[in-house]
Amino acid sequence: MEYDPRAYEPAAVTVDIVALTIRDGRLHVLLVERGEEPYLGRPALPGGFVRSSRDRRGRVRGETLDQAAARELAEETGLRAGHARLRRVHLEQLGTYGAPDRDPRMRVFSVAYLAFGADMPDPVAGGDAAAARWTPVPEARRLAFDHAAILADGLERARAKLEYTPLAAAFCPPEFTVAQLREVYEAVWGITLDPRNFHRKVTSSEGFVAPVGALTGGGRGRPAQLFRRGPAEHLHPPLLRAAPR
Amino acid sequence: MEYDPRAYEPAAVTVDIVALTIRDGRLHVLLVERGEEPYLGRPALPGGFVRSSRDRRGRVRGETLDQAAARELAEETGLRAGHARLRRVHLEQLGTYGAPDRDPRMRVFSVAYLAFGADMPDPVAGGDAAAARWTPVPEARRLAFDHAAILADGLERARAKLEYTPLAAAFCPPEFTVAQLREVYEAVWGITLDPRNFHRKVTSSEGFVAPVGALTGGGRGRPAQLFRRGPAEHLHPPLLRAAPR
DNA sequence: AGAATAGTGTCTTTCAGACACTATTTG
DNA sequence: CAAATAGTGTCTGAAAGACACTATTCT
Repeated sequence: MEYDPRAYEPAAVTVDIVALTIRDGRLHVLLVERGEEPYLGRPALPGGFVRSSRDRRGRVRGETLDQAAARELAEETGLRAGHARLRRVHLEQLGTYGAPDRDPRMRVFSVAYLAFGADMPDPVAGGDAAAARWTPVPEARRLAFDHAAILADGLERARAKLEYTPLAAAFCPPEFTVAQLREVYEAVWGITLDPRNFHRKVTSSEGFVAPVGALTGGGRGRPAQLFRRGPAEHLHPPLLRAAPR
Repeated sequence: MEYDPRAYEPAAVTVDIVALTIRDGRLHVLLVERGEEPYLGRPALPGGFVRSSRDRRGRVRGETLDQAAARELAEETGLRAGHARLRRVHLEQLGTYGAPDRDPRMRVFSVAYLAFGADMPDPVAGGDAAAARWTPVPEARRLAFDHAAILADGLERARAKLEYTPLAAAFCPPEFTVAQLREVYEAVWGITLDPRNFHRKVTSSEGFVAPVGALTGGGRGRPAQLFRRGPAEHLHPPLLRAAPR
């Protein structure tokens, strides 16, 4: 803090969102199509500038990073801020990307956020969200800027988070079955799990899920119990993937 | 990216470092004393602005965030960039803090980094490092800005990292004994571990440590084997703390 | 009935934690 | 010798993975 900040090249700070959801048993990421140079027409992560200003007395005003990320996510999905489905979305900071040449126009630092949601609607046309759509992760290629690296980091974080946290439930509606929860793990990890062992692990893991006391109906087999997310913040013991390599 | 960035209040981007090391079996953090307002005289995490500029052709030049963090760490510890001990330091991005009122002077986004090192020297007087010193973590109180929250997040990250990665070795010299490694866990987690079970876990965990083939001498008991850090990036299975709560 | 899905029980292996015991040094 | 530290062996309980088996629905 020994330097005069005004002596430096001005920098812009943006938030970019890696929003993940599960559709048809496959992991999807929200992408927008760029409407201007650079990378015109290329898919990109949704995002935008963090807003700040000064009031009449010269005091700094503005939104927090978390607020900026929530606002961008709401704008791009077309859900109003405060919408029930948006409030159920898990949003966490992923990391900051600031290579000096990542944007040819100016020095831009992008604070990336990771979002998990269930039942995310198709983005509404108009405004920023003109060309936003949910894309199966393997089809997310040729992304603008360094967004491929950000997406890869987000996927790795998501995979790891499922191991030690009950966040898989953030991909599910408020009430869900063990099978739905298992589909989340299978979609994010890209593997299949034994339904019987998975059931035992989830239901015996303290605070992971809480039974609602109702059953599904209308399905093809035996009706399943419905659960809500439990109070646990971490899973003990974790639900580990097999050792890699 | 639909806004003109120049229409926004200019923002400064800094890096702040949570540098941890172990001295006398206790976890220490590197703190500097602030030489100016705000928070004059209060302890703070070392840090500074990320440098960027434009060359004569108008292209953006500057350092990456990782480079800025490494530079700040080198300046504050007094180790020259490229020094062997500095090259052995583990440095990773922790998170970005950007509340609009975190610095009364202007909008400042701080990208925090977490550093683990062994045998870190006492900071050299002069220049930025005038009042820097290694402080036992429990004595790091009344920090400037939001640095107490950053430090808390760094400590929590460090504790978690020891569980699933071999990074405890980053707190040790190049060659170390199992007992030294155990002291790292005990200092960071603040608990005591059974030396015999710890020895078995560490030496049977694939790729965690590799025996050097030499023994220590001069100690009080039976000489111990020396190890180097192994090639593993993750521990499988992890070395878990007991369940919290 | 047969297919489909939900859920339980059991066996084996692996690993964590407790701790007895052996090994090798210094004083 | 005792004290100190390093390292091995063994037991027990918890949990993972494999998988037989039961339960309940729809067609």
